[in-house]
Amino acid sequence: MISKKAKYALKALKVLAEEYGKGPVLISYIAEKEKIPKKFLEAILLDLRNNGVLQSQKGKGGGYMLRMAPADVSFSKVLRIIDGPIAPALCVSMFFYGRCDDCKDEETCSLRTVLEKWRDANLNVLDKTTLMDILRADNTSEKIITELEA
Amino acid sequence: MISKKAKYALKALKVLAEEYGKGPVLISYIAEKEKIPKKFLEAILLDLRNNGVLQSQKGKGGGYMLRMAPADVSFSKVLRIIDGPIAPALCVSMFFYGRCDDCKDEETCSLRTVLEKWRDANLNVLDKTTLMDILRADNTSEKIITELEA
DNA sequence: ATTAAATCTATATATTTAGTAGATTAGTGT
DNA sequence: ACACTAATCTACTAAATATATAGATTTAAT
Repeated sequence: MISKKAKYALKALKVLAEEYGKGPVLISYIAEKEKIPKKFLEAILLDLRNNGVLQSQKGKGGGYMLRMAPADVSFSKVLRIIDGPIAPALCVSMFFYGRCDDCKDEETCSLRTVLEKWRDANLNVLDKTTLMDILRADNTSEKIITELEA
Repeated sequence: MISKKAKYALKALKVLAEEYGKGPVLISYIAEKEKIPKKFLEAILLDLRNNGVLQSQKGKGGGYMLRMAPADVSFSKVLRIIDGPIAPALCVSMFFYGRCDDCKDEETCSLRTVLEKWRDANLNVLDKTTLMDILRADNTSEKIITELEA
């Protein structure tokens, strides 16, 4: 299961994607729009900034902005920053590789093959999905379009 | 990431799959073979028994046995018992469905579509993988075969 | 100078994870 | 019937993680 923090992060990024190219966006604006506790959101955005996804501006007229186009922010990138490894175990992680302390021998581990398959299935979805996709997938706008067509 | 408990469970089940049809297996035997803390393993096996995967016999000559063929014990079944939902969020879970308290409106949630895709990618691997697969995938026997062929 | 905004530091609480200890119950073989 | 063995149950504990909150500080614009 994805953490609440990660969901908050993705929702916040969606808002920033909507405002992409329109200048800095206030934390308070995002917090209110997505019902995220403001102080918690601060920490999340800071984390995303320190990892190169966002840029920030202090002082009056400041706020947060995407540092790259929505189509370049993949879910895997975001989830790695917020929740850590995407792989189901460290021993098959590409970005957080480490030995599993509960495994006597990595070469003979019976689970590795399955864990790798599982990891790849995840990556196949999460690498390809970007903020662009949740913009398009936003049901609110779909609904509006449907209503217009009706 | 999968919990240590879940890894223990899968490894223990692998042992039980190896001994399938040969009568009860001792907790101590499994614990030692897979280097799992015995008391912790007890709880895990009990949990699997209470959920219909294992059957147990008390007293002398007792132990644990698979209640079904290795090919019928899927990873998804095991992981649901030990770690809970496989889906990345409750709102897209098939076995543990629940509203996400951080979501104002399920219909307009921008993440749902992606979460569903992600869930399906997971299930596609985990439903199809069974204990039978980790028996075959066990590198120890592969190594032996390779050595024999060399 | 005043104001508005992000940033930093510290703290708090609840939940989950991983594990231990000891008593109890139920079967087996003698 | 009895001793033994193995699962089962109950109750803890420690450490890590998740989910926040409070308040002071820094930075920039007007």
